[in-house]
Amino acid sequence: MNTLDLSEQELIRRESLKEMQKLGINPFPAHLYPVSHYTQEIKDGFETNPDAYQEVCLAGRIMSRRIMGNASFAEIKDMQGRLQVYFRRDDLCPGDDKTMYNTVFKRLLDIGDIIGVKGYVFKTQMGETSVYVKELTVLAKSIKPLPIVKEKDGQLFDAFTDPEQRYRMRYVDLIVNDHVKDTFIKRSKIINTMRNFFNEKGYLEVETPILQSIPGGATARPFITHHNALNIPLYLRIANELYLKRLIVGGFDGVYEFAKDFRNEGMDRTHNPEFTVMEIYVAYKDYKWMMDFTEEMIERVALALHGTTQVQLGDKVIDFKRPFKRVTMIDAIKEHTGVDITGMNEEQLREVCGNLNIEADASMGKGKLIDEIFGEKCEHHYIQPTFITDYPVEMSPLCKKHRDNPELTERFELMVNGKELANAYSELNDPIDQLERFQDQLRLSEKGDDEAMFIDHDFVRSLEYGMPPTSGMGIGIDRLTMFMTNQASIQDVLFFPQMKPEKKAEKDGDDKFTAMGIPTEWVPVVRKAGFNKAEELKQLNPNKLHQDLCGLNKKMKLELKNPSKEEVAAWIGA
RNA sequence: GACUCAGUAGCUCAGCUGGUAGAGCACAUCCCUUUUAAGGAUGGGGUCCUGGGUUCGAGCCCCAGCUGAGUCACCA
Repeated sequence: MNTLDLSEQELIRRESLKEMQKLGINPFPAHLYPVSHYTQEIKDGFETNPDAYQEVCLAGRIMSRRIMGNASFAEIKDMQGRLQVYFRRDDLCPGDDKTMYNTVFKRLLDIGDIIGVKGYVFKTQMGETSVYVKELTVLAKSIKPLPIVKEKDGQLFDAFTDPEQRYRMRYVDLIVNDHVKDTFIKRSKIINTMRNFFNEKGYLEVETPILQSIPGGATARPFITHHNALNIPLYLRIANELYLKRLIVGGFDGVYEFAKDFRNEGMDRTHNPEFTVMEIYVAYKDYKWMMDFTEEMIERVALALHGTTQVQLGDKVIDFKRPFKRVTMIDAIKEHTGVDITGMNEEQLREVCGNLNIEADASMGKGKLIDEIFGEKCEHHYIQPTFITDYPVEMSPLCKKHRDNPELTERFELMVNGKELANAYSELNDPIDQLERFQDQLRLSEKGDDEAMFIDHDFVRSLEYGMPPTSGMGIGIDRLTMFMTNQASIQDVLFFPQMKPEKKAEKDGDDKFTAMGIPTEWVPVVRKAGFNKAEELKQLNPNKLHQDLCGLNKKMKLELKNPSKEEVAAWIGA
């Protein structure tokens, strides 16, 4: 990194860092720091039991400083929150040497630096719980200035809100925007609540392959990669369903996995190319049992997070109180379109789509057509948690046929706020039926449906050995987190949402410049003058370049020896 | 992918009809012994996203591009 690329503030901080080292202070010490308290626990505990806080040691990042001569206040932020600390020159430096206060604290430390303090807790005249610092330790120097966000009575000043910067530099977002951390703590709590729920029932948490030679279990376009040693293509999984069911065949009665899945599709407010799904499979159960299980699980998550089943989501309140409403897909379509699609064939459905102004092309089979009608006309109506049940057989190739109607399957989706949240089946365990359904998918694929499923013969073979009747359920953890934390965008519940790569201006290497005769020490100056490619210099007026370079030399106080006009002219061949 | 809006100091944002680039915070120097989005004084800091065009003159107008946001479409 050349100094010409740095802002003034960055240069000053690098200078401070060097000065610290000259004073014998390691700005990045190796030793552990014996933290005894966190900020919030001091704030909470000091009121009732002040005596217990006569000796505390805490560490964190300096978030603000107020220096007044021989005394100063600073705010430091740790994992739990912020706390004010108070420095007084003659207490921090009891001897004659006041360097630690005058130089290190006042001049060389900055907002963003990480320090440790030892001292006792007291209350200021303004009534704020603070730490009276007796000893200060530099734990890590920060050489890039943070955005400064200030807050008073809940009102933010100069908030750091640019989504691009927040998502690309989540570490900065987390430092300066206190509420961001909260969303992710809740996300973790959601997952833990579910995990505890499953473990209490004796189900086993398992891990299955992410790299798969046949991406199965869902209809979606996969990412493809290549394994060198085997010289075969491999796909990143789009679902874990087929592997988890193999484990049910193997004799586990309950298995679940929190899994990253990958789908090579569009990105928007509710879709990220990699996302987290929890799938669970329980033997000897059906989808009706799974509905009860799912609502119990979700109600429990809501209670664990909020202490109530009512959760704010945008301008709506969602009530996750059991039981959730249950509507069959056919009834849903009847209700919202007035059309009864019972028993209709593909032609009739296409006509219905036409009448309802729903786009339908030739590649769409019966299942997709029904899915379109539902998605277009019904889905958005289901704001409160609702199970939509009994999907047509064509759109559920892994699901068991309905016990009362072979046109339908034993499937439900849980809709919340007009979006799919969970999906579940009585799992298809008839291997002959399963193979036929895969073959139907193959025909769809030949018709042009690029999302239709591949045939997984090994999975069919596993069913041939016999799988107990099983119900399975998958739930999108990112969406669940959005609903439970009132976030409108998936990017706000992922630490590092996928972004387009940051692109840098194309630059020639130093050698291209030195080859023209430009001395090494002048190359960064030429770049600073705005020339990233040696070629750009060729048609330049040498007088102007000469002036620019000498000007920069003076302005940036580089103290280089200026080249003559003739030398500059020679560089660029003028 | 379509449309709309935006990009100016480290951060948040002003910038008139096209005429010498501004504020607050942050930073630097100095003053101040319990302040609180602390205060006072002074000062430094800019590829006005990029590239073309119009013009005597462009942060501003026109064209193209890049990046982001919103709405819609596609996709689960």
